[in-house]
Amino acid sequence: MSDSLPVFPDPGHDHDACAAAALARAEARCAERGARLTPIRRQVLEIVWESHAPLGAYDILARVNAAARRTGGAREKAPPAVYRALKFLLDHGLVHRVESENAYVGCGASGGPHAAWFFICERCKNAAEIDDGRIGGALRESARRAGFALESSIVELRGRCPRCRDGRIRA
Amino acid sequence: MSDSLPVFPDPGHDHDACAAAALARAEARCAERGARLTPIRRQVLEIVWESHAPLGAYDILARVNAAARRTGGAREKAPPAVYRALKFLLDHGLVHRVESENAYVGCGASGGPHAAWFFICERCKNAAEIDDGRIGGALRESARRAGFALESSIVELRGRCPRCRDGRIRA
DNA sequence: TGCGGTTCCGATATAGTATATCGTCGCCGG
DNA sequence: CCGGCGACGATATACTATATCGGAACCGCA
Repeated sequence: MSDSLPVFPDPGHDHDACAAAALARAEARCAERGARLTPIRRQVLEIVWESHAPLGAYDILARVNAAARRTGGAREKAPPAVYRALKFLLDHGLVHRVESENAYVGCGASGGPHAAWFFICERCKNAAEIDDGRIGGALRESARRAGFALESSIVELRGRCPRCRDGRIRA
Repeated sequence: MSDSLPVFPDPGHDHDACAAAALARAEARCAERGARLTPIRRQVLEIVWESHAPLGAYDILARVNAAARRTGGAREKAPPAVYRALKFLLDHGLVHRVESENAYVGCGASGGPHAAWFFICERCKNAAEIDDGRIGGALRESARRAGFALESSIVELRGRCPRCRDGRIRA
């Protein structure tokens, strides 16, 4: 609830560093928890962090297999390998699922478990986590008034990010 | 933005009347718009209104075909028939899609187009539309602060409805 | 009446997303 | 050594959704 800004990554940001930091956070969290960041799990996490746009499971699979073909003859992985890795990463809060796209994106937060709320740009496809206490407050208050025991919340706000909102030129 | 209560239907409510009212609203809206509520569209809408729990497209399809078998020999419908009907109903605001379940639920509102925000009970599976202006305010304000041009919003709050929250017995 | 456009629908094929199941391997504690 | 467990390979299948083409019904109009 720090209401931090900005939410969208700068287009010129050092994304390698951004991804490296995410991997380091993941290593740290797994170490804390005694969870094993195995090669396939780590590879899936790296692929998800190749950009800030959510990626589908089969896109991830294709990249895993493309990499395998490049580096030598390892047999192709099957879908369950990727889904198992994603489940692990989701369970440990290292990636989020974007429901409206059936896709997955790296979690940018270093803290513990938290709600996954996103802005999603329809043009550049990037997703940015929303860190705004007022949304949580409004949701909790609405649930309270309805007598609803809130367990988890999905918020996906679609539109145009600051860079894409001007110049309505199609992507 | 009327912040109306209650949101969850009373378990003992007259659901036939509830569904009939929804059908009447649909007829009226289609008449206004010069849109045709054809037999398959109407049937899909009726099926969606059989309960307040979101229903998957293939469940709808199965019910369409079960009804066809009961009433005589009409050939089975194929998936596109249902998806086309759902698209029509979605376009006219007569049903909503629940992204987190890949499922569809009747729209309970009589007004014009509006955001589809839901409470979804994990136990009884019912979905209830949220009508709370503060959520919209918080979302718009958050977008404004982020410089994000908001076009549509998905809010799906999962948990236990008032009836299911006590007695944590599994369904 | 006949034409031309539009909408709707049937039918088939295929794309895209996700999980069930079972067997094996390797690690670690006893 | 061995038993349990977690992770993974491999295969099959389930579930969700769309592309495409052709034909039928309907409508407005010459």
